[in-house]
Amino acid sequence: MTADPETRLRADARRNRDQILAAAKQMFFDDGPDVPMEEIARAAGVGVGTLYRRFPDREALIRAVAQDNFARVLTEARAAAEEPTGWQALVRLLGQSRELQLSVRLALVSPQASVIIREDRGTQEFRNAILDVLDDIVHRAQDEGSLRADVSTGDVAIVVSLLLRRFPAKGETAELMIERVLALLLEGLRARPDSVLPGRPITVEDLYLR
Amino acid sequence: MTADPETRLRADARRNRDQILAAAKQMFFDDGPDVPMEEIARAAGVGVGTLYRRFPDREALIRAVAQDNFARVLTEARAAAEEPTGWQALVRLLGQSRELQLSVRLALVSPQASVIIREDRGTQEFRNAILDVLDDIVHRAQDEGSLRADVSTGDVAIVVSLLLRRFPAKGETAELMIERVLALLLEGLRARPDSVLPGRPITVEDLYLR
Amino acid sequence: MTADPETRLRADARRNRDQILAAAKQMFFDDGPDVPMEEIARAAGVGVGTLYRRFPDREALIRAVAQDNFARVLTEARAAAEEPTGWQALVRLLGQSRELQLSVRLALVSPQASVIIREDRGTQEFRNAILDVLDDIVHRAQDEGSLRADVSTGDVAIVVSLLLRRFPAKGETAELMIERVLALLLEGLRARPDSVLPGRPITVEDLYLR
Amino acid sequence: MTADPETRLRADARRNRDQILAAAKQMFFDDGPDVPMEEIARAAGVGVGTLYRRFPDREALIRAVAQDNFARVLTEARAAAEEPTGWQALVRLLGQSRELQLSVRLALVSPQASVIIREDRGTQEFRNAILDVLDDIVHRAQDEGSLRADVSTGDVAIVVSLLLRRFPAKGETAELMIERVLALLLEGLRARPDSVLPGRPITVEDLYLR
DNA sequence: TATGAATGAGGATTCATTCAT
DNA sequence: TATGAATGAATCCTCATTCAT
Repeated sequence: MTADPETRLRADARRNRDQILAAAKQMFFDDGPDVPMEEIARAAGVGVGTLYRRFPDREALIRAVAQDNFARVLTEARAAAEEPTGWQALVRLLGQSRELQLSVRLALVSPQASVIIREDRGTQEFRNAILDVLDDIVHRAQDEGSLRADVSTGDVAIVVSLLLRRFPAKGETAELMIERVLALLLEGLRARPDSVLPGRPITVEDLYLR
Repeated sequence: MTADPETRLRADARRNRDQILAAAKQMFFDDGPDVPMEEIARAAGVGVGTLYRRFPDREALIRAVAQDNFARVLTEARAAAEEPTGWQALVRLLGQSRELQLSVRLALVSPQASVIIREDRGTQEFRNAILDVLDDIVHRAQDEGSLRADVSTGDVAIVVSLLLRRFPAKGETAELMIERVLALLLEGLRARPDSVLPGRPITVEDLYLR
Repeated sequence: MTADPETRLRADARRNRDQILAAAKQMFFDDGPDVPMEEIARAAGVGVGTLYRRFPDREALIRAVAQDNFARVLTEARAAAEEPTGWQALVRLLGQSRELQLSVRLALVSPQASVIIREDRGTQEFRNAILDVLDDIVHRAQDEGSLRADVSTGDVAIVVSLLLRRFPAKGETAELMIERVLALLLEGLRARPDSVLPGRPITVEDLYLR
Repeated sequence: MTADPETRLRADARRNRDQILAAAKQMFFDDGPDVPMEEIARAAGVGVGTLYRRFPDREALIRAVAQDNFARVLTEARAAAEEPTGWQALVRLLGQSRELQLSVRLALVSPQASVIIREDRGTQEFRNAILDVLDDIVHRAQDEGSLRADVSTGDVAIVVSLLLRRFPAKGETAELMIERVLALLLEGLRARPDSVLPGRPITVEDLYLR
């Protein structure tokens, strides 16, 4: 009757929910977004019923995983934005992409999952917040003269997304690949007097408009 | 009973097979590698029975699509290698990647498809042949002094693969995105006296070794 | 620990039980006897746990609803029997059937529910008591010469049950339907010199013997 | 390639379909409209897959059974209408109701099934055709002076529906019950100079309007 | 040989019932 | 004792694959 048991219950439920989310994230990334719900439940150490109590169907689970992922990305983007210069912030953000890999790749996988995530309001909000932070970083870096002037935030977002792909190797070799691709991309992004990109800058509005 | 009807039959069978492959490729890319076999058959204008006569199961179909894709890539790579300079060959090859998108993305999608393709002997042979061609181009471009010396064929292969991703837009905007990312990557790949990449070059042996 | 809280508890428990019964009755009639137990609990304003404390399983709940229903029918039948003449008692009893509709229809719906109810001892006793009252009324009306002599109590019971059906309309129209069907049946039941029914009278023993 | 094999195939499929319909009808009436689809399939001697190929889901199966039922009723109603007098036609139609029992009871059972059937276009058309036939019979019998003048087609339809209920007995006893109730109702319906029903006639428009 | 009907295993989802709080 | 979270068995439905025509 007091608030205490209720709170403890909530703590339990919360823990359950977190375990399910963690298990789902892992399995989505290892095996794709079609893994049997029952396996997710088993990996989370709960019964299917519990999984369905928290997430009414697979879509809801995918949305929840996506929101959780994007929330983490937002946190890291904000931390990166604390760097003294815009360029440093950009480098840090891109460097972290490696850690965000697991986090965001889901959205890139199956066409169905893409649609679900793209249409999810919660994820949209996180995405917009992330793009706002990125926008700041980009402008700062351009004002400093370190980032080439003929790119816009959309271009940089695409560069970030390139780094989220699955690389064709495991462990340290995969790390090395990311590191080197990142270095190549930074070379390309650095302001250079003689270089000009084709077409027009990609803006945030160009993204996700399918 | 003469050779004639048999030949005509073969022609028919060939046409059937091609239709199925084309339909499967399209549907794999539009809807992922889990599209019902029956839908593929319908799109190909044949019954499921016919589909199964040509391809004993889904894996076989995936393998066939992959081989067909890689064969096309090989053809285009060889054509690109005809360019007068190594750098031009490289630019052309990377530029064509956009057209290879549809062709190869399958391997990047579902973890299951990845495994099937990676373990398929036929695809492996095509892949090796492609990498041989790429290897030639890379060396020529480096000998010319246009491609930075601290990359190896594996690095370039990864750059190619980056361009095969699904970009977050449709139609012309997606084309524009690819064009600009390609330009950024070429900037990064260009030989520069003052620039050095971290780690060691990625070799062909580093690829796909998971 | 004193008797007082225990008594209050009983009052509470009683109220709980009544709420559950009322909710269950309503939902059984609106949605059939398969409504989720959880929805019944919600409608009753209690948790499922409480519902299960009172009624160990769905069958027990169905039995309880049936007994409650039949008890009401018995009460009304006894009240009808107070009428001055047997025919008036019969008319009143049949007229009340309309109000008994909700009460008894459950037994007519799903085959499963029928079996549960038919085999329930408590319900059987109520049913027998009701049939005893009806038997009295029938004999009185026949002794008066108003009810045809070639029917027996079983025939009349069946006529009652006919009026418990769900009529294909809502609200006043449904009332009207019942009223007119009732009038037709009373015409048929009225003693008439020239009319004779086929077969033999249906006795109480003929009922429910499946 | 000729029409022959196709026809034979259709014959097979048709036979399968008929078996499924027959099995479903039987089981719906024995066990209610919630019997597991798998049991229906087993009773029909086919796999679930076949059942689902013919009837995409349970609703479709219920609709098909209902249409089949109503079609039979229509046939019998038309046959009854051939009787020389309207009253004889009416008696025959009501007498056949006993055989229609199995046929139509489905619509009276679960609220869900009722809704599905009521909203099914095909069933609606059969129902309307049946009511047209009934309307003719009613008018003929009234013109003859044998059917009471203060009923309308809706009243008679309701009387028919009363006879479709499940009677509380099996076998011959149930037959006897129907026979006697039918006789009582015919007594009530017979034109009588001194008798008048309450309210106004129930028209076809009053039916099913919930 | 082509077709598409049949099969049944597999995976999603629901809900009766139990049990920890 | 009341609550509602957890469990898992039961059922729905889909689709890969086989096989009769």
